[in-house]
Amino acid sequence: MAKVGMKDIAAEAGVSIATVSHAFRNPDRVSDGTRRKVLAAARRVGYTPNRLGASLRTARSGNIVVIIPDVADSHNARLIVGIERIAHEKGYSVLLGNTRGSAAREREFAAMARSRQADGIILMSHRLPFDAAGADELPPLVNGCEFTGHEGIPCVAIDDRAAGADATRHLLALGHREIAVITGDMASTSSRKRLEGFRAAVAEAGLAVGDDRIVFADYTTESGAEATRELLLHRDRPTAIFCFSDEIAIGCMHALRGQGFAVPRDMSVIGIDDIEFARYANPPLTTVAQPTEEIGARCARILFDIMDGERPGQWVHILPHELVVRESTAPPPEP
Amino acid sequence: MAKVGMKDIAAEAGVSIATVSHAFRNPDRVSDGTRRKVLAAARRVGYTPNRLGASLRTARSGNIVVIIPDVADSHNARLIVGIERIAHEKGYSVLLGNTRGSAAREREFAAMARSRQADGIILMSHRLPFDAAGADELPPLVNGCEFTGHEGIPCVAIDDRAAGADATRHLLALGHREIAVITGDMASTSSRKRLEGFRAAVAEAGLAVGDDRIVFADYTTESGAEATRELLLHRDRPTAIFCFSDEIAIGCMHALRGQGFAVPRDMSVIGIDDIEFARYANPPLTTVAQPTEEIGARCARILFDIMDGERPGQWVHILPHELVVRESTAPPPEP
DNA sequence: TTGTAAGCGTTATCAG
DNA sequence: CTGATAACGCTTACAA
Repeated sequence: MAKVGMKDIAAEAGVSIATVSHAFRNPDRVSDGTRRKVLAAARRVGYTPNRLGASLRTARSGNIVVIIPDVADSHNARLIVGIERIAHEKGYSVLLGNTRGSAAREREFAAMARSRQADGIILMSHRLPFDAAGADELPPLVNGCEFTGHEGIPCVAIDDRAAGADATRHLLALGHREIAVITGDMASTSSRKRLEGFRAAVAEAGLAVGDDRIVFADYTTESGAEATRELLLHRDRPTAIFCFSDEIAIGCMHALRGQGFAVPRDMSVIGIDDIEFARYANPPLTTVAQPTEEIGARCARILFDIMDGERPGQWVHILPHELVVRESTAPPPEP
Repeated sequence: MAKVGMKDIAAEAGVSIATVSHAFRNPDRVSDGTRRKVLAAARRVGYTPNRLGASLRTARSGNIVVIIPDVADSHNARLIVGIERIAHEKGYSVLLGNTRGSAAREREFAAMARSRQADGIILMSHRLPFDAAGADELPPLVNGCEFTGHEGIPCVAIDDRAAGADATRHLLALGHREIAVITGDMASTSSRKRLEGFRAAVAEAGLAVGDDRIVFADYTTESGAEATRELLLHRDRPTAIFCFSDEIAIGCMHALRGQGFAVPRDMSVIGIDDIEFARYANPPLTTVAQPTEEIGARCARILFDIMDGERPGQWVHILPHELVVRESTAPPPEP
């Protein structure tokens, strides 16, 4: 029982190979009897369609590729779950493009569209992985979370600027005046927007931030811990730390404990994302929640719309974020 | 610049299409000059090979599919990272088969091998997703973490029984006599083996465990929290809880705090996996570390060996686990 | 309603 | 060293 193809079932059923194909794809273009005959024969010979053949012919692979820095990151993983759910509904499979932040890998995975291994791309990066940015010659593409800022490429994300401002205002309302921030890579659009929001909120409160209050991490827990230790070296310490992701925040709280600071008594910490572990942290982490899985799902839906030939009505899709106050933030300690 | 194929570059270079193909795949079977000419022409016309065509012809898709319950689970995500790394090295792409534990989805994804969308399968499940288990007619397949227990299917995992025993002995050595366990689904082979190890270690210490000391979860954090609350309902409480995953353990510690228990003063907690957040937990979680990423990588290597026609030398590959003592375990409280 | 036949883009065999 | 040419398995006008 090596390879069974449509020809085998055609022979078995005593019909032409075209009829077999029709019986599967256009069931109503074939007589009821023949269809049953074909289906039965197919079962008898143990047929499984070879999708490569179909794909070659129809020029549709049935795959989409998601280009993302790190599947092991909680937020990213959740985006993927959202994407996968919709893709599965639509009968598509998802190819994993784990880039570890490498631009080269981003291009490599993006090339899968050109080479017909994928019909569309969901891009979780701030840069476009194409040499020629001829926007009209791009494959179906949607940009998630990280604006590339290219007109003509749909993007779905939260309003990062507002999210940054909201988190900051929460701290401000609590009475904090010395707020530090641990950002992600500044190449990241969302990091920059969050920082804008932070600055705006601080300015709005009539305060000033020294740039030594802003320290960099790369969205990982470990880097968050390191950045925190760096922050604590300064002579005048902040009373609150705004971390640009929950992973950073969890690393931050860990480092704080290591240096003998109690959260939130000695120092408040707030994150962004609302990953699952945020609520299980000790203390439970105050954060700005993103509808992560929904962002992924939305990306996928838009992508499929584009692949179906629809012209998207809008380029940027903003999903709602929400401040979730838990127990890692409190008023600053008495001086 | 619609579709450029080898025929276009053949025309441009003034050679036959066969020569073009050779220039790419068997560079030494073509004169140095022609090869350069072809390569130049290819660049000029903007050629990208269509892998569907090649795949159809060679009957190799260049993809492997990984069938896994939930990408958002930290341990699973890390397995995938390991797999992806090796696959990428080998020039393969990975298709994501997120099953949410559904046997139907497992079969669905496994079918991608039959339909030629994937050349091999990495299966993170305890059951075989095939109707006919004709072991000789199976596609290249390796089983990770969860023994299906089928002879002839390579499996890589830690020694779950020993891991379970080691964790238990750690608790025992600390002086605990009342140990509860929160297992994963008992359909899972690894859960069963860990439980075996637990029972063996307890028996070895001359103790007995009532079955009301064993409670079930599904490897998620939330279920770990629930299971813990259930456990605390009993009149005689344990002094230590052995959780069969770190996610469970983190949920457990959360629930414990919620009920006013301090870890490890009032109750010790130990997990399995050593996910990243284990060390960032408060208190840092004592756990039995799995070489998770390496397990994934090993699965992939074995799979590629099989796909290369090698007959695996052994069916079960045990990777070393290691007890990592952090701060969530301590001697039981004085009575 | 069913069959014939022409590809889809690539690889591989076999002559020149 | 190079070039016809026949597959690979399927879809799809078009014809019968």
